[in-house]
Amino acid sequence: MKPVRTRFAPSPTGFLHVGGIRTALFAWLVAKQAGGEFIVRIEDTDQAREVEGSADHIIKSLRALGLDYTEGPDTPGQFGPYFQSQRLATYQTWAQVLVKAGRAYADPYSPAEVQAFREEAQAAKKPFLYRNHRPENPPAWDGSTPLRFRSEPQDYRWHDAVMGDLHAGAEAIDDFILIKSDGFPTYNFAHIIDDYEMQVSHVIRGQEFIASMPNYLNLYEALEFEVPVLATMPHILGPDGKKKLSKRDGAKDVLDYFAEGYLVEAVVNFIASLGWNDGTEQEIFTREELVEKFSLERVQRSGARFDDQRLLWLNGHWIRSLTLEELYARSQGFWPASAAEQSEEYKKQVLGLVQERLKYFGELPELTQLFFEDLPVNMNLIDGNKQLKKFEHGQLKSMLEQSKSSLEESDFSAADLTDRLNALLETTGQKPGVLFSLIRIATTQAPFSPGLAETLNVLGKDVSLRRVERTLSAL
RNA sequence: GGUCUCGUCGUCUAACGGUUAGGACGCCAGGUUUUCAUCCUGGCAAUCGGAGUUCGAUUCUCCGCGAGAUCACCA
Repeated sequence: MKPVRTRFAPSPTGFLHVGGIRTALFAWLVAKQAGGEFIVRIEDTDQAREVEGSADHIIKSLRALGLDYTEGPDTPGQFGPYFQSQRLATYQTWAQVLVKAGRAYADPYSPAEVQAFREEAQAAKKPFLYRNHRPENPPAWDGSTPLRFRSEPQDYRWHDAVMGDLHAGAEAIDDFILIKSDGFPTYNFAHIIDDYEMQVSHVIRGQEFIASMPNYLNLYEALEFEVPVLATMPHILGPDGKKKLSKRDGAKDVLDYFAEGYLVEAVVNFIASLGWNDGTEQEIFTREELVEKFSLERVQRSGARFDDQRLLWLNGHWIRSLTLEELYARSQGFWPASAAEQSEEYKKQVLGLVQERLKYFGELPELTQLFFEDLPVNMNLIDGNKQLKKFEHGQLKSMLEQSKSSLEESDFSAADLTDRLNALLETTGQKPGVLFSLIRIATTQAPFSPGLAETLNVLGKDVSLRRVERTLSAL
């Protein structure tokens, strides 16, 4: 059996969004699962559309996702180079093979002439086929004109690992361009040559290529290449659920998700389960589980909508599953400015308290700033509180005074704080909803915060009492 | 328009031709000594329509309808 070699072959026209990533991830999973190899090839045959720096950006994204490859633009291998623009001689060689075999010919028409044929067909409400205008005696190909494939139209039936059995009639096949007049090959030609030369076993790509499959099948035959395993991924749809996700519709660069504090585990889990499941009710998958359980056959055939609520939930889940050490390591760069002077020890304590309510690291500043700076006293928190607004400020003040006296004698260990807070419920005769709200607001000045005893414990005696004092003088 | 593909809760999805059509996200309501969150419990919510095959159809067939992809010297 042929060794499994899958590839991800992006064209460097911009960043990688979730749609592109999914194709890359699935190709990577197929390779890993089979103990095969995953390679990356940059399809830069359209100089006009190329965006400076995007090949590097794509590579960076793949690395951030942990999709390692054994051969690629920055990882030389035996089948390089891995930029199509550096493989022109190879395409020329194969083009000559087709010319000699009578399966390729020079296109004698100007673009305007071809366009005229196209419009003529449209006016007659007939599909345009170049081959209906195929020249009888084309000139010898000297590279100054496009080189076209001489197709041999026929019906095809083929199998797609995702889409199942597919078929198309001969009318789907035409004489497409192999080499453009600028000397660069088209995608249609180049990818077939490269997949062959690079011994790619599985071609995993997006749905937009399915309509061209009959042409490719015809070309594989002309070249006498074995057809690799074909797998076509449905598109990921944008938020409106209609069109495929695109950069125009706000599809984000994957790297932006990492910059906002999403975990690679969550992004991988999310992308994989968008349109794929293992048939069980499992929702959370580690990378290792995906490698083990993934199968192209179980990939959904219809497009799936990108749901960022689900990504957020998944991310929260993965954050909660991290150890404090890991969490701290990943939190670098997301802390509020006021945390800069604080010790690692202190920040870890804070992190321990907010871990279960953190959905992504971008929220870290608002969730933790109360631990790093005294927030301004905000009476609205008290006056707007549904338990506290029933009381006069004077009553609240005396409650807080009593609390302060007790806290002043505390060693501020979590256990002692808990005991004292419980005792205060007795001495003040108040319900937790009243007393704890009051102390919580006084010491945090935040609309919400972690548990009271733990918060006071982390804040420490000086800070806690200082804040109580500030609130007392405002009451 | 031609060709091709798809169509289960709002969303992601499960269901050898036989289930009260299941799960998850979200939402709503309760519970866990304050808030937010976590966690737990409960609730709302779907087979695009019509024929046919069958004792029985989400599942198979056909016709509609809807959606998407593609018809480039782009990939």
